Amino acid sequence: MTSNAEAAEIFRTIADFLDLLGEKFKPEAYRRAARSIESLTEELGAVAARKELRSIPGVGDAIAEKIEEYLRTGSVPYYERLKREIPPGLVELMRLPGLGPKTARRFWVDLGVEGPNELRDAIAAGRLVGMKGFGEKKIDQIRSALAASAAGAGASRRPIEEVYPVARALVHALEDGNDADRVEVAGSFRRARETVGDLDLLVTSKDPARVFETFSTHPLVAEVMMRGETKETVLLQGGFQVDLRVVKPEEFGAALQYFTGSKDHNVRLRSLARDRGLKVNEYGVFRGDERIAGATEEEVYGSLGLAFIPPELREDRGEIERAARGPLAPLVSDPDLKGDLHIHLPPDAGPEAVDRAVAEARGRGYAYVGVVVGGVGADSRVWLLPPTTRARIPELRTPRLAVSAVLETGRDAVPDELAEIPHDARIVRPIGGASASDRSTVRGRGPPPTLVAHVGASGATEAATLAAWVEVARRVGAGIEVGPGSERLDSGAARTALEAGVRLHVPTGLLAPPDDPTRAVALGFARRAGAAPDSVINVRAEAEVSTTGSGSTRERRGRSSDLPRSRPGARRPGS
DNA sequence: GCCGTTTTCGGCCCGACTGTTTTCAGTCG
Repeated sequence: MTSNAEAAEIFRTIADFLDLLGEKFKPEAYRRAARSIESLTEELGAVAARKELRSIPGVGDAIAEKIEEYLRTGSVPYYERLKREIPPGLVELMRLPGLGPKTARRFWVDLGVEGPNELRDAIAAGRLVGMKGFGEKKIDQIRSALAASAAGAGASRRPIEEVYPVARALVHALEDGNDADRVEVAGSFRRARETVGDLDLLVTSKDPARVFETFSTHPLVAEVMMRGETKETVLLQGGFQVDLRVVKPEEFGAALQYFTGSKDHNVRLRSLARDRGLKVNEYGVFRGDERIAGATEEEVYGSLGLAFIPPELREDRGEIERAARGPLAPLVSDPDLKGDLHIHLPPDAGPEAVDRAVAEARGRGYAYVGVVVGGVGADSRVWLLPPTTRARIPELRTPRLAVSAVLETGRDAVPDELAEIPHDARIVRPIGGASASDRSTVRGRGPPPTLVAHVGASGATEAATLAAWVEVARRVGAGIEVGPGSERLDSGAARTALEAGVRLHVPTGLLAPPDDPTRAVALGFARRAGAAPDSVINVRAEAEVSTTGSGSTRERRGRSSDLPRSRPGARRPGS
């Protein structure tokens, strides 16, 4: 069985091998291809079948051929050959922090060391002493890197929703202190990647040393790893790395652009600048020695003849070319949200719980709130309330108030069966956690669902299952929920849905505490998937969302049948 | 190995920081 993730890992390892062999540019070429393959929204096999492998950024003749070999045989001969030539332990060595390909290669060539264990022995035997470029500090550093790696303290990426409260806490601490003026989070966090490897914080300040001093005493900070004049690196409790940089106000936009990335986006931007006789770095855009932009990101993109590119799109997937042709289509943003179709209340929730949801919705200026009383259970009911309603649950248990439905998918729900729902079927009852005998209720009478929820719970991490659910949503004209957590779509899956013409539902975290990540992260994923306001179902006013009456139902079906058919796509963590 | 509204050949982002150095190599992001 082949997979995009495995292919990407093969190319990444080829890059490491080539690094160890001292190749200059090939490693980056293979890594670039690996990143592209990882961020595909469909299986490599499907792209190959259309003979479009070469349209993947960073894939040329040579790599396309290797992908075809991989798809055909499950392995890449070039990779297998390198694996025989180069001890795999060297790759482990060069991935240790502070070590790189040059150092690992020297251990191999000069000392015959082929992996972490042998290096540990060599250090213990004093064989590094006297090697040019290896002083006492360097050897100590390597010794602790080896120990940390053996203890399994590998720095790994974390889900963005886990990092979100940490980022907020650190930003607030910096803002509340007197020394930092502007504070922003850059990096993959700002691009709303599904996982975040570290946090990049950017501040302006007249007194960087004091910012660093204050920052390193924050309760979340466990250890200061490095402090220079403009940059400090710390480890938080639990080993998560945070980089803090202080920049001048006139450089803030350039620095924010630079440290937001992605790497591929920046490389492309720089080469575009070079073509135009300009130079871009984290201090600004320069013509010769003259700074022509730098205070804001808009200025930076503008000076290169580009429209502003939202951070979530900065992956070098064609956004730079589009920005060169003119302004990009707007992405959905927080003020666009006009309601929430999917709030869960516990089965024993009293009227005050519904009141609270309605009041919160009203406070935010929402036009409606959809309340599911009960969990993802067979007995849950969905009601769509205008926020002016003073809700009482007993009152709500009357059909005339139910103007929408949520298809509550559950672990036992099978999209293949649901996909066979005839076009004129009406879904009145949510089927969450439905037992086999309950599935027939899907074919009952009533309005079609507005929303297909909890898709991930039914195994949508599989590309085929996801495609099937997308097809269900497309056929009945429903939206699918995007956002953090295994039960919602990540940005790659959301892009698959959008490509099939299915709209997204952005959860608003209506009843969640202030630093709950749901809404912000869901918006980020939706934007990363390229969702325009129009592609999000809960930007609409109530009348358009509700599905009472056959007229609106027919109208929606008419629209959805004009949309392109779903294309099965691989679901990968975002790039 | 990839790529091209200046290029199908000759480029390939660029600066901070560290440790080891009397001017730089390696790593990192």
